[in-house]
Amino acid sequence: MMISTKGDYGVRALIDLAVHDGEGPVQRADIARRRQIPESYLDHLLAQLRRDGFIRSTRGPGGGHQLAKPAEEICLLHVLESLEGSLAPIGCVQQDAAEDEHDPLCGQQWVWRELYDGMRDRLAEISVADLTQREQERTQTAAPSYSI
Amino acid sequence: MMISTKGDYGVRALIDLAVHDGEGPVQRADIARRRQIPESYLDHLLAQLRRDGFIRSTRGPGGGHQLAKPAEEICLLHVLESLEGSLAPIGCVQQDAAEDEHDPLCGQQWVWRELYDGMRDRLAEISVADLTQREQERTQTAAPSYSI
DNA sequence: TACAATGCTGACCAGATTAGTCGAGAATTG
DNA sequence: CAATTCTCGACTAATCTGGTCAGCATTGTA
Repeated sequence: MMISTKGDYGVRALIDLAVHDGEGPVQRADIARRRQIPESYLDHLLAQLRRDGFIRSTRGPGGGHQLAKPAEEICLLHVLESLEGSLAPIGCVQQDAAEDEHDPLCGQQWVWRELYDGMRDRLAEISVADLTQREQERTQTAAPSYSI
Repeated sequence: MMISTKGDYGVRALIDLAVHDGEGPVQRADIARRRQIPESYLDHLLAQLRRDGFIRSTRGPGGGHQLAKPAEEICLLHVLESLEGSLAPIGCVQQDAAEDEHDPLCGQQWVWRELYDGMRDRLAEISVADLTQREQERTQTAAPSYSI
């Protein structure tokens, strides 16, 4: 399992912020309720997302969280790397691997690297805006159409 | 990290068996030494590979382990799934997921599934024979050429 | 038949990671 | 000042990883 609840919850939270973009700060409690995320756990994820510049937060009454840049410019790759750390399928292909992990004896590196690059490429192509759009399409088709 | 030492070691062991295929049973201790795997840990991995039909083992003096089928027919996908369990990037896309994990609320399933399918397809294309061949090419070019 | 070589199995263990919870505190609004 | 909201660090229980170890089973050979 490469993507833990951290990544999953974090992505959900960003989609929530994207959906309510332009409506002012969104509160932690609302995100948590709508996206089914434990509130106090969400705290930590939002903190990480803030540190990495995906969101801005304001305190006090009426405070909350907002996207720090357009949803189109936030790609899944960066979000997941922020929350999960490296997505490398195995230690020996991490950019920041220690010398001893980056061992030349690992003759299978080419496979793992190929796999890794494929994943990264795909994840880099998908933005939070894409996810949001997809979700809205889904809920629209799920809801009954008003025009018979 | 999706592939732990289990998968890595297991793949290495199978390559070792492929290299020495046709030379009779290969002993645990030899595999462990050549591939830098703790001997008693290798035990468990070999047991799993045996259970899933990748290797045959014989006891007693002169015993050891052999591939149970041609290296061309052993693909990385099956080996890794044997040793690591599901390679699903996230719980909600596992075949054998419990109903509550397979939740329809996980609106991002399409992304994870796309990622998962891409990985599986690629891993299914690569056989232990491919890895073995690649390794032998590598060691040949690494060794100095005798003809100047 | 005895014994040495080899594999087989299950119990056990330390350390890291995951998925949280909790409480004290800081900023902001009214 | 009081209420609201975010911020941060400490703590925890459960699970996974990466092993180790002891003892048993099987088999070839003298």
